Amino acid sequence: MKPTSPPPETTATPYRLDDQVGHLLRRASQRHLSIYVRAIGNLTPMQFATLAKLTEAGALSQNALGRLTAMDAATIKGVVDRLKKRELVQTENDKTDRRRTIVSVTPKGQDAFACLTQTAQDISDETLKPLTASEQAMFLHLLRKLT
Amino acid sequence: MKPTSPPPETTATPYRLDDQVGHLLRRASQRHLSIYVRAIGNLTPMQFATLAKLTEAGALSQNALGRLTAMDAATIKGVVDRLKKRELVQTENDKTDRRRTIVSVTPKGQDAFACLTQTAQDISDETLKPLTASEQAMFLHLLRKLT
DNA sequence: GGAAATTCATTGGTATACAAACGGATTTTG
DNA sequence: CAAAATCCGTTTGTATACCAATGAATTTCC
Repeated sequence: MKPTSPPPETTATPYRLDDQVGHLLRRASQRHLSIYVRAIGNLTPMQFATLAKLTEAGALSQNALGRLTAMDAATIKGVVDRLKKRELVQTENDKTDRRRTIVSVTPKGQDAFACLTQTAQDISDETLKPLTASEQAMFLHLLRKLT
Repeated sequence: MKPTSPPPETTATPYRLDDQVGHLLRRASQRHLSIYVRAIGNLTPMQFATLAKLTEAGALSQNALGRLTAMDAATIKGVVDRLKKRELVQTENDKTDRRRTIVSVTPKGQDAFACLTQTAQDISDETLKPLTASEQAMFLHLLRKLT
């Protein structure tokens, strides 16, 4: 019985960037983004997401809109500003709470969103295409658990 | 037999932002990033990834480094500049190809990376913690297929 | 061998992202 | 009710991200 030297680590797995969740998530996002831009290009993903959420939930305060689209206050401001400049959304003052700015979709914005809904679906499908149908379901299920 | 009106779509699934792969990928990345920043904070994720890749692959031209870390030429330049300012990496001219700048890790950068390797592992583990062991394996497998 | 195509690093421009700090408004609480 | 805590939108500053264009260098190809 040797009292010295504990058993060496059988596999001192080196840190490999390509094996890290964070890196893989980033790569997958990049690929999705590239599919998106090829298909739409005219409206950024976050601008589209903003139109989608406003269409889905109706008029919202700017900060609430940011929370529902997962953008912080500074970021959603920029997105809303650019959408406003293109007249796809409009803002008004909240009568009951003078801190708030209410954001809503303009008719022009409604048209733009309606025209792109199918394309957006296709983008999601294309993104998941490397997986089989059951793998897609599994992947989305697991991804939700990570949120 | 009615010759008119084809059967209506059984479920005209509305577009819901929270169901889209792109949005879920983004949220998962955000969560990972937040875990990362809480644990490290001192070095940005891309700066760390750059040190990791240089440690793994040895000295590389700046563009090659960008490719291996999935950053475009403009982005990797900024990261390398900031790492250089902190003396964690150094650059030299390639003797055989005068277009290239060779980037390598300094001893100080090696120390910094070595100190953080275990923490980085913990970050990956923490990110995947909502999943069981077999779910984690499945998730990483599927994520790789999407790359 | 030399023109054409490609590669390298840089620059400029736009669009997220997020932290921190700010003044104003509202809500909570003692 | 009044002070404290919170929330709202904004601004500033730093760090990705990516496109397009550039000039210098190298490779490809005829």
